[in-house]
Amino acid sequence: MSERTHLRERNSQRETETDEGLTCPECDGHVVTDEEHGETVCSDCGLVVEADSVDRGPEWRAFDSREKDEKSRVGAPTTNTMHDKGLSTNIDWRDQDAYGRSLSGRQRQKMQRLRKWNERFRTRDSKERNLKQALGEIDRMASALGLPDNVRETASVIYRRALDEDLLPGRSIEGVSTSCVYAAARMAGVPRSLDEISDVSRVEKSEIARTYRYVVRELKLEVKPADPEQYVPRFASALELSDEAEMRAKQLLKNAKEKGVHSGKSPVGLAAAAVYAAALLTNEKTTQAAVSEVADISEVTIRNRYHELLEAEEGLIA
DNA sequence: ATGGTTTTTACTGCGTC
DNA sequence: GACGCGGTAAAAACCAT
Repeated sequence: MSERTHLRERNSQRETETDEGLTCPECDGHVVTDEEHGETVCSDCGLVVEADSVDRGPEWRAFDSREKDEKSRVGAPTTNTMHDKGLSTNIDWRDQDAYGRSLSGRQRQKMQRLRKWNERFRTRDSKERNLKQALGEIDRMASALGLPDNVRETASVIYRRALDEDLLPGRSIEGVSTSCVYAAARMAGVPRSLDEISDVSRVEKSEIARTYRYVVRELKLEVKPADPEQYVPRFASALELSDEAEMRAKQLLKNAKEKGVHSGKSPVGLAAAAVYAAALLTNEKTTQAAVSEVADISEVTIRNRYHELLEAEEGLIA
């Protein structure tokens, strides 16, 4: 609950772009665009004037209106969520034919076999359906986070394994698929922070964390603690810093690692601090506020970390 | 549950443009 | 005066026990 408001507040910091000329139909207040969510929102009364101008899901296109009508979405993920539509076969348990006469022994045996197989197919179907929905979610989140295809692959594989090992009961599809994305991103060396993940997921951060731990443990996934360096390129490019600064930031982190300055500190914070420090060292224009924005880390933390980083560096020179 | 550690929030003061 | 930066205290979140 408090988490939610906290996120809201943080997001509202981004709502700075005023749309010229537009006024709110409700209260005539300023209308403002929230880039992050593609929403156009009134700054006074909070009315969402235009929601989701950007579709973060996979991009399906309808090339003409007929096509739009019959399949506004195409391809495996969504079509298959409609897989069975409740039309699966049911076989009555009574050993009777349609007229209520009882069956011969031979017939009865046949019906037993049919029931068994029908049941098997049906449970398989429900797993399939589950899987399809999850894969759709994984895809959606992955594209919202700008994750490459191989990450989606890994996430799907992890999910499949989770499903096979019956890890799902008691957990939401959403939660587990989110965790898979989180894990996959980390394993692929392009980690996203829990905050970023939970921004695109319908699930609470705490639940994602819990489910993630569970999945990792049960599946014995090898996922090392996130390396701060892996965040650097993303932050650097978001801030439009030079390659030189990026290199510098990585160096900073390397020393820090050798000096063991960083144990117990959040990797994202370290990365953000390194990026900021590097920008300073290469005389490039950035502010702590900007870094804290892209990294989703408070300015205070950046300050603390980057002092430590610079100290470690001094020690190295001396 | 608890205690220790880290991060965040909120606020203040300082220098500069 | 707004902005960027630095520091601090207290609250909150996190983690291991």
